[in-house]
Amino acid sequence: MPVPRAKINPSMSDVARHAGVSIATVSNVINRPEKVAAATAERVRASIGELGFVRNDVARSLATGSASTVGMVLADLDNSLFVDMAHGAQQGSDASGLRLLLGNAACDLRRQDDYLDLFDEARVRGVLLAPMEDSRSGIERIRAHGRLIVVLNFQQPDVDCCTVLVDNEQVGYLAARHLIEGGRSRLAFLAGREYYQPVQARRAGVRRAVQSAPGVTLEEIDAGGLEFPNGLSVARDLSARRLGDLPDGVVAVADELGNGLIEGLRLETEARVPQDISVVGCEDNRTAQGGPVALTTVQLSGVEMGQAAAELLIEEMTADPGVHRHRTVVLHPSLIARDSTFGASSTELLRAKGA
Amino acid sequence: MPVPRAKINPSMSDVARHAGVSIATVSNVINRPEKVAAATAERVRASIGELGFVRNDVARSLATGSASTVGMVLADLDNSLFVDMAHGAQQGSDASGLRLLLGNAACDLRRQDDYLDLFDEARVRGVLLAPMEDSRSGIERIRAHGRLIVVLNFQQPDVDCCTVLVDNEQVGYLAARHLIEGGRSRLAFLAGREYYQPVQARRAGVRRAVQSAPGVTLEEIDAGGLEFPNGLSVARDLSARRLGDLPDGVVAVADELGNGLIEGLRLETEARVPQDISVVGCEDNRTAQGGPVALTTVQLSGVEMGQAAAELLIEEMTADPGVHRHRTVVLHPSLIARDSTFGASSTELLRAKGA
DNA sequence: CTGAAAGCGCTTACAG
DNA sequence: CTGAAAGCGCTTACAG
Repeated sequence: MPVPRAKINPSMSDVARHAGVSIATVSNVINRPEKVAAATAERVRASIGELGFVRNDVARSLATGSASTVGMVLADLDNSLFVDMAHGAQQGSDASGLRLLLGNAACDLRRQDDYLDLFDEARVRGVLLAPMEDSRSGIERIRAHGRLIVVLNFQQPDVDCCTVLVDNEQVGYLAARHLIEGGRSRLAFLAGREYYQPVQARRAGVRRAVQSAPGVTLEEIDAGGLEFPNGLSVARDLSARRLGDLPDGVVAVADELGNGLIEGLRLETEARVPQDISVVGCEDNRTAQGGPVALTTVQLSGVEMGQAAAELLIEEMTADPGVHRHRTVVLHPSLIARDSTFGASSTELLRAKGA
Repeated sequence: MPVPRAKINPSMSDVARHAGVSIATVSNVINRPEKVAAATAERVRASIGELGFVRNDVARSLATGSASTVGMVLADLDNSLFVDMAHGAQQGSDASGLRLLLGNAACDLRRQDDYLDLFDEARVRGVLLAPMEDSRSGIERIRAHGRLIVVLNFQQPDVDCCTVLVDNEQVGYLAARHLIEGGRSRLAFLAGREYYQPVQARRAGVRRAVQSAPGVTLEEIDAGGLEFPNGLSVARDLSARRLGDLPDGVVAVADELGNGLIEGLRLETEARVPQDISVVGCEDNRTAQGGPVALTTVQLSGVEMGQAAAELLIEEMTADPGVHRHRTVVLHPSLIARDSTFGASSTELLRAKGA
């Protein structure tokens, strides 16, 4: 009698038949081995191995009514801040045996909604959303279906759900304060994308710092965007001014913008960074360290955000029904001083030595 | 009579009851609307809207036997090359209505296997895998279950599946050739992580270029890794040499390594880049442009790889059973000249003007 | 054009 | 400790 050829995708009933037990027993071996006699379990496990059985998670999810998966929708994986959030969320999920699936919206709100719907339809255990702009309709839709959702790095007005935020007002404040304490008095705030919530908050923080410092002035410059080239072109505009008319301290609302400015100043002007102009970025992206000058910046820990979000989600998942109260975790930023503002950095020391 | 409160997750049978039809009709309205009378369809759609029905994709997958989802496992999202692959795969999937889910292995082979299993258990339509190291067991396990898989950027020995590769030997060759053609004769190859397949191939290409160029010498330096700090510390080592004993052209096997080297040379030596030492990177990562000097590099288009992989997968998905032949697509790299090798870059011009 | 019914592959009380 | 059976929410021939 020929040995039956192995099915490509053997099911539990194939295993059951092969081991001479019922499918309930196979299920028990997998999910509650303590309920099964050792010898039986052994036999079943052998069959599983022989047939190459892989539990069909789709059927399992349908039967149990929920998956062990959490879906994370990220606005822009090209920004390392979002990659960091994914790292954090993964760490936060691992502990609870949840599995993290990622969807990259790639700055496209329609695609973001698609992913939200995808995870909704997949009946994931919960959703983590790190949006860039208002996502109210998507969030409400998914919540209406009873899906759990935690929003990262965005304060969605009028929507009641758990949220992880960074105090972005404080980000701006710390950046400007750092410049002022270093003796800078003609500050500039470089920004773009006004509709982007963190930009507004950071601007408010910069203003507060300036207002509380007598004699310090603030110039607000629209860079037209948050990328490296935007910084470059601002430098080009500034190059028309005399040195004394340039700001002596700049807060760039994003690291890449700051890097572009520094590179542009080097190319187009005689102003030196940091001697003539100190520059602070925001976010502490991966690019903050590898740029033309190591960039002083205000750190937003994406990893911490991701972890906190996962924790909030798990909290909500495990809460007794009706007991859960949504809450908002606000993380505090911190300034990281590098070469682009003050201090005899190693760069300067070595240059001086060489001269 | 009180209106029944809306169920959180109404099912098709709820919709059917509400619309006064059978669930088969509801299903048809959703999947083959042309088979349903316009009036009936309208009524069903109204019920769907009223109840807030969302198709349960888990049940659908179980019933149809396969999902419309493809799972992509990335070795390291911190490396922008992998993010680019995700972009490409997304573009490639969109056209066919497939939905791309991402799993980040974060350089952890165990986690990579977990994601492979996760997608396997989820019965995704296909898997895209961009590994860093040998992943034979994972690939074979998933293939044994009949799951389709395409491997990116890694030539997995002895495993028969569709693959997208970049000609990494050519990457090394182009980089070295560029230096040689610019008149450099004391080349160095900077690498680390010898077990990493592309590193080996690029080394071979560099050697070939050098061997075919009389009078050109090659020094192979182990940087101990592929990151920025590794480049820095190589520069520190080199700083002990006299200028004339330094290489005059360096191929760094990865962009970040090249950036680190350039920064280190600036900090620790008097050698100028590119005047005294030309440096070429490999990969054209996002960091290649924002670094201390805009880096000449050899481009590997991650986006193209991702697209090609998605296309191969779709080809295999749609092939008649038994007809499909696995194939390997090899993409060709191209050199991108920036400031770190030769040529009067804008940087130099402007500096000269300022002097 | 519409509906009754079987089936996808699991899980889970419930008996025994 | 083990098994028969119902059920999760869809899809899909097959009748009508």
